[in-house]
Amino acid sequence: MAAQTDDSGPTLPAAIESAWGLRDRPPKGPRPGLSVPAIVDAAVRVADADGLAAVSMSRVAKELGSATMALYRHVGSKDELLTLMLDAGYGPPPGPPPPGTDWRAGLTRWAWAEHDVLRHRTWLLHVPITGPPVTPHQLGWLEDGLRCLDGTALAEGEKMSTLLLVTGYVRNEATLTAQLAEGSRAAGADPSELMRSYGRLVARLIDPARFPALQRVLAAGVLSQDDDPDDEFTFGLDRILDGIDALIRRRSA
Amino acid sequence: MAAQTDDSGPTLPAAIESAWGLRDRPPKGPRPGLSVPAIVDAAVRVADADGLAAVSMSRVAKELGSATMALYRHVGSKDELLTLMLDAGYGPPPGPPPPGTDWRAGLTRWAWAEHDVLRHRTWLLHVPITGPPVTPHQLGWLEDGLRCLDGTALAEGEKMSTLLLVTGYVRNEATLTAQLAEGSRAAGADPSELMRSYGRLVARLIDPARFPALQRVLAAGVLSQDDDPDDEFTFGLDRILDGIDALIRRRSA
DNA sequence: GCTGCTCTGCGTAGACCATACGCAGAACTA
DNA sequence: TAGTTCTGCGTATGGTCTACGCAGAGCAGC
Repeated sequence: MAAQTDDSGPTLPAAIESAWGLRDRPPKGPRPGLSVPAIVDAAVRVADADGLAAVSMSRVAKELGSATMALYRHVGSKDELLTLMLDAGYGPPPGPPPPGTDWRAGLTRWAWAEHDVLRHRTWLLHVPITGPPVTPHQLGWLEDGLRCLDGTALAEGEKMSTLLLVTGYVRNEATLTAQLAEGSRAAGADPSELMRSYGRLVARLIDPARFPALQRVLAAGVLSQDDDPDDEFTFGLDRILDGIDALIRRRSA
Repeated sequence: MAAQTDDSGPTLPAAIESAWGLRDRPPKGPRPGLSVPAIVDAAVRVADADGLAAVSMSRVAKELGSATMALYRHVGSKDELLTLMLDAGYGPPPGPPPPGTDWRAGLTRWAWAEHDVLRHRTWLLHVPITGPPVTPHQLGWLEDGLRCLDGTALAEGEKMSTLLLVTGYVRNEATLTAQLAEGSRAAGADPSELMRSYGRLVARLIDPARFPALQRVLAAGVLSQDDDPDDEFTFGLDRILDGIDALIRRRSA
């Protein structure tokens, strides 16, 4: 029992250890024609072009001009490849906040940086997360977020919870926006038109007696007017930061 | 262009229309041995027992004692079945807030109700969302959430954004908790032990010079002490509701 | 009661997918 | 030059969803 949890922590897959620069190539044997970074790059290229669903081992191998099974020499499983794709897809963190930035401006910048990455690479949202972050870039993002909260009165655990809250919000908002965009691409209409027709559909389905509040929202034209998705993002982010601000003030007092 | 978006809105899959009670069974032909609710129930049973990954068309058919392809008479695709499973899995909404409840208590109850559902049926988190909610229970949850905000000074659109914010938070928090639980089940250790060994792993990987803030968090023992997951949930929820409270006060003033 | 239409159930088969296993040969060490 | 070790890859297995088409059940009209 608990066999894998000695003082070195849980065993890390070989490909991820190599991402940290540990791992010495044995001097024997033929030169590898493939490498972990090359495989991950190819997989990212496929995902950028045709989405995460198009990323199969054979497709990635084809992209590299090699055979399917050759990949398994460098990557333990498809899940492992996906973890590495997540790291590569996020890319390097946005950097620590410029000196003199207050925590709110810093976190806003941090959140927008993740927002921009996710808007550009929506497939990142579809990578199934299997555990806490262990790859270099992922932990780099965490570090840069924590630095924004340096000097606030929050406890260390509260800083962590705060970042979890913000990044969760960003991911969630990006997911909703991406779904809308994907749906509109599938239907061949632009997003605001799709939203309007969704409003009409709901209005047709619901019984006003059982759904009065929803009815009122529809009547107010909430789904009919097009609003800038960036405004929606800003709304939620400001609410969350207001909530954190309240906590910081309380802790400072 | 925009062919599917006439005044009836986008075309709704047949199985979902039947969930709204529209759809008259044609009087001809043999009695169907299967029905949409029976199929969805069987699929939910499989997911409850063995997780969403175990839900294949053949497995659901086996559960019903019928052939795989028989299901496709009632359900257009697996995605459609998943949408119906989502609706059935959430179940009926928690009901409108009791009279005299203020908005904050109401939303707290609403959020905890979703939290409880997701803790009980973690597979709901793995159902890929393909668009805005169109099923009866889903819209029922939305309705009950909106009623909590009746009487506040928020605009209708702000109410909607608020609910999106809260439900997104609940889903995100549930996802993280479920991942931790799943990982600990796989490793054979309890969650807090897994968290501790994760902390040791990160401490081993990072260079303190490049990750000072992260180092400090680890040194403070953030990942070493076990904290009640419910407390973590409450922390984030309270921050969000504080932020909404600030907005409501501003609107009321 | 008989004919014919329509709808149900299901069998077959195709196109994918991840990956376990084992062999041929390349490149380095001694 | 001999031995070792690692790379690349071919084959094969068992799983997935679902397109297509056939047999037969039940009801409408005559």
